[in-house]
Amino acid sequence: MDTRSLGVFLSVAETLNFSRSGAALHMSVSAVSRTVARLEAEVGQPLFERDRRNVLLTRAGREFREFARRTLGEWQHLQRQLGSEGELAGEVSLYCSVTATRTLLAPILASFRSDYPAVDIMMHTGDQADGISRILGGQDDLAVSIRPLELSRRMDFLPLLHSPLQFCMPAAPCQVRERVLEDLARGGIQWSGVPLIVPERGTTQEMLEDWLRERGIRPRIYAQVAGHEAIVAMVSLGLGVGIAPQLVIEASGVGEGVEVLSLEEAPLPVLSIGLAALRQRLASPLVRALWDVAGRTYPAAL
Amino acid sequence: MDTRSLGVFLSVAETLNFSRSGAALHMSVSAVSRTVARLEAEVGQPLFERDRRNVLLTRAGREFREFARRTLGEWQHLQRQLGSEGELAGEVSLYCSVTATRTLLAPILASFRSDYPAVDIMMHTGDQADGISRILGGQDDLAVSIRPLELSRRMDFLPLLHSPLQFCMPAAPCQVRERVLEDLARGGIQWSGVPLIVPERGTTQEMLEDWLRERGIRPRIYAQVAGHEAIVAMVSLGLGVGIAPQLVIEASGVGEGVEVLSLEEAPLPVLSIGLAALRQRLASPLVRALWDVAGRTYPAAL
DNA sequence: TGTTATCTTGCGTAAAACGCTAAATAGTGG
DNA sequence: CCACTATTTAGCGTTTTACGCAAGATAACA
Repeated sequence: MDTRSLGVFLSVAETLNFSRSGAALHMSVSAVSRTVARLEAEVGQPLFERDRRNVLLTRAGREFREFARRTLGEWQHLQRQLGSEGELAGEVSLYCSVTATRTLLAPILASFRSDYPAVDIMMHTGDQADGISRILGGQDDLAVSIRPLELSRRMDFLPLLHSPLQFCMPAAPCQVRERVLEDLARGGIQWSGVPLIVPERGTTQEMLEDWLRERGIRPRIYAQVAGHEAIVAMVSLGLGVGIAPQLVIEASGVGEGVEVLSLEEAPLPVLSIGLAALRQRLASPLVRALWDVAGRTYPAAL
Repeated sequence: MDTRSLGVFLSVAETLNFSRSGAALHMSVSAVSRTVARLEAEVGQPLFERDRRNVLLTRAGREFREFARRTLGEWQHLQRQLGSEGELAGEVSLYCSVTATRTLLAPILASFRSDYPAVDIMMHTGDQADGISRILGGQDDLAVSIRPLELSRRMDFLPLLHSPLQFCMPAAPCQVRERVLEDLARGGIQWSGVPLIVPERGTTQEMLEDWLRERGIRPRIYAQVAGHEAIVAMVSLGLGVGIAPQLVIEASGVGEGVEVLSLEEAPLPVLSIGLAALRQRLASPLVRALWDVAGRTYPAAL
C-alpha cells in the first residue's frame, strides 16, 4: 500500500471507470488495472465489482475508500505541516529562459513569494532547450520548458499556456525581407534561397526538422543558435528568417524589429509551455508548493 | 510513502540504530538508511538527528511517528477485518513433504482450523526439495522447506525448528551395516567402499556435496533419490547408507529399521526448517494468517 | 453481426530498490 | 597515540518491480 496506489484507487472509486481514471492520472489503463489488482490482493478482497460494462464499489471497497481518504488526507496534511516548517531550510531551484522569467514566471513568482516568503528560489537561466535534461540530470528541481515530444516517465509536466511556433523575418527593409515578400507575392517561399536561423537543439529544433522533412524542404541554414531570444535578436538584425515561439517574439526587447510570417496553409505546431519536474522531486513539499502555485496562477492551463 | 517504509521507520524510531533495525528487518543497513532518507525527502524535513554516534528523533520525527503508528495500525486492522471476511472465498495452498504433514504441520494446522474454520487448505505433498521452486513459480502460497543456502529476496522464510542432517544405516544386520561397523571400529569410514543413497536435488543435496568436497571424499553413489522419506526407506531395506534430516528419520514409519550414524568429528550441518513464501503473497491476509499461526505454534523458532 | 467500449494479460523495457563494498567519522582500549 | 570497533552514507552492479503497448476477452449497441 502506498500513497500513489491510494490516489489511483480513489480516482477509480470516483469515476467508476478505469480508462477515464487512467487518462486523468496520466497513466495507461493497464497500469490502473494492475494497481487496483495489487491493492485487492493486499486487502484480500475485491474492491470493485466489474462485469465488463459497469464498475461498482463492493462493500469492502467502500470501507477501503474511507480508509484511503483518511490516510491520504492525513498524509498530505502532515506533508504540508512539516514541509512548510522546513521552508527556512529549503530552497527550490528553477531553470528557465530569460523570456520565461519576464512573462510566464512573473505572476507565479509574485504569488509564490507572498505565500511562502521563507522559501529561497535559486533561479538559473539559459537556453530553454536544456531544461529537460537539467531536470533529468537532477541539477534543478523545476524547469520552465516546452513540452517535449517524448516525456520520460520519471517526469511530470504541468502545461501552463500555449504559444504557436512561428517563423519571423526582419521588420526593417533589408535584403532578406524583400526576398521573402517577393516569394510570398508569387505564392510561396523558396526556402532554398532564404537564410534560416534555427534552434541548435531541443524540442523546437526537432519540430522544425519534422516540419521541413514532411514537406521535403531542404533549407539553407544560416545559423544554428542556442536560445530563442538569440534567434529573434539575429533576425531583428536582418541576418535571416528565424523560428521561435510567438511568446518569445512578442516578449523580446526587439519585438519591434521582427515580424511574424503567418503561413496559413502549413502552420507550425502550437507549443505547450509549462513546468517540468521529476516525479520524485515533486514529493518534496517545497517543490510541490511552487508547482501548485503555478497551477493556480494559470488555471486555464487545461 | 508505503507501508514497508513506515515499518522501517518505526523500527528505527524504536531501536535508534540503523544497523540493528536492518538486522531485525532482514535487510541491509544501506537499505534502511535509504528508506529513511526517502521518507525525509518526501516529508521535507529530517526525521532523525544523527551525529555518527547517536540517532535521535527530531520533533518532526516524533510527529511522523504518531502518523506512522496510526496509519500502519489502521492498515493492518483493515487488512485483518476485510481479509477475514473473505475467508470463505479464499484458500491457501501449501506444499510440503509427507513427513512435514505428520510432524511439523500437525499442530499448526490444528490451531489454524480452529482459528479460521472457513479457510480451505489446499495441500500438495512431494519432495521437500521442490518447495522453494514451487513458491518462486507461484504454484503454491506457502511451503514447508529447509532454509535454502541462497534465499531469494522475493521470498521470506520463517524458521520453525532445527534438525541436524544425519547419515543413517540399516538397523538390521546386513552387508552394508557390517561394513560400516568395521570401518568405524578401525577409526573412520572408507567412503569409497560404502554405497551412498543421496538426495537428487535441493538444499540437502548441495550441503552434502559441499561436505564431501571439503573433505576430499569421492563417494560411491548408489542411488540419487527424490525425497528424504524414500532415502530412509531404501536404507531400511539394507541398500546402503543414506542422508536425511534427523526429523525425517525419526518420523518415518520405518524408523526402527534405520540407525543414525553420529560422526562427531565432522558433523553435517544443522538444518533450519520452516515456512517459505513470496513476500508478495504474504501481503494477502489469508496467507499471512497461516504464517502467523505457525509462528505462534513454534514460538521457540527464534 | 460487426463495431465499440471496457477491463485484463503477455511481453519487452525502463526505473526503483537492494546488497555489497568502501568511505567517513567518532568512540575505545591497549 | 594509534589501531580497532561501531556506525551511517555513497558508488556500483544486479535483481525486482512497474509500466506502456498491443493483443485478448467480453458485453452492449447499432
